[in-house]
Amino acid sequence: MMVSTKGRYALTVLVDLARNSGEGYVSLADIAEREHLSMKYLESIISMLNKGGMLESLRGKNGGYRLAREPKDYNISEILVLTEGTLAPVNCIISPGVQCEKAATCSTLPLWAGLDKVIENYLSSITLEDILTGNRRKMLGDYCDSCDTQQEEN
Amino acid sequence: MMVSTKGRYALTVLVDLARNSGEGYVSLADIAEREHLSMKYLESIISMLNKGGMLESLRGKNGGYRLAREPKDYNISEILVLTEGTLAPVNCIISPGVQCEKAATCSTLPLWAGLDKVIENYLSSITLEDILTGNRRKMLGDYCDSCDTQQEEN
DNA sequence: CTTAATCCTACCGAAGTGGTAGGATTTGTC
DNA sequence: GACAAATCCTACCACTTCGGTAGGATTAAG
Repeated sequence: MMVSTKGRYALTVLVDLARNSGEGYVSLADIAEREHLSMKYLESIISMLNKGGMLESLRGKNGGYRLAREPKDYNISEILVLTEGTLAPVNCIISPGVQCEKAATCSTLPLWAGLDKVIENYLSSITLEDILTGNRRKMLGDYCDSCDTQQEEN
Repeated sequence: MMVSTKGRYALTVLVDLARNSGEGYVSLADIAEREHLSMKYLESIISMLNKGGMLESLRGKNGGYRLAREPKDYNISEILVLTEGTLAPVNCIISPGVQCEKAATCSTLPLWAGLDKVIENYLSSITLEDILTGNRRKMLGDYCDSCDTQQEEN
């Protein structure tokens, strides 16, 4: 059930771009240095974001990347889907009834469908802007109180 | 973000045991045949459930397995944790602050914590009994209507 | 003592993860 | 036009996990 580094780094890249864009294009080398990540590996990840239409790029000197939209117009679900492939916890969810002929009688399918829905609902409700502004109440829900105290523990 | 076959088969085994127990112990061979799964592979999975205290087993002839508790006293979260290891979508959630020294300033951590919470809340709210009885309203929430029609599509 | 069952350890091919390497291409600047 | 700095593209690779298989030791009922 882990989100791979592809998805996590993709999000990191977008957050970095949102914070450090402003004027022109931001180079991959700058992002990699700021985030302490391998530039070569980030290259393959940012390529997915670019092909998915989430970025605008400029080649050549002074080139780089920038966000194609405003931070509030990216939701986390689409970012992770682009890099992870799918967020469905089991294959049979992706297109129900197609892959598994036992779908009609499968007693566990509603559970996986419900889990998928819960994950999708949550991730599509959070935007890149929520992350930038640290909207803990939205991300952590009613449990925000216990999370505020966490910072003091260490 | 996929649940592996370990977790899925574990759930299948528990559902099968709940449905086909009644009197004594149920042999692994019977479960494997009913569920059309490899007995040898199921062996390693059921071993985890057994060591985790979810089953009672009897060796020797007429031996097998049976549930250690009532179906309503198993929640799906604990079943998956036992077989999958953890349900956390990223490592830094498992024991916050310990693994990643950047936790205090990590802007994406609240997102992963929120996702973890949403998954955990959902899966721990569903019991084995809900699956047995096909409690679609609980598993699928308010979307149950659209899911009822799904059966007619194919 | 045979048979049917769990238990235990080891192995194994295939796929996915997390990168690295090297070069081709494009673009701004001198 | 040359050079430098950047994206783009393809291939490779070590490691781990996934999804099993194989073979035998142990236990218990008849």
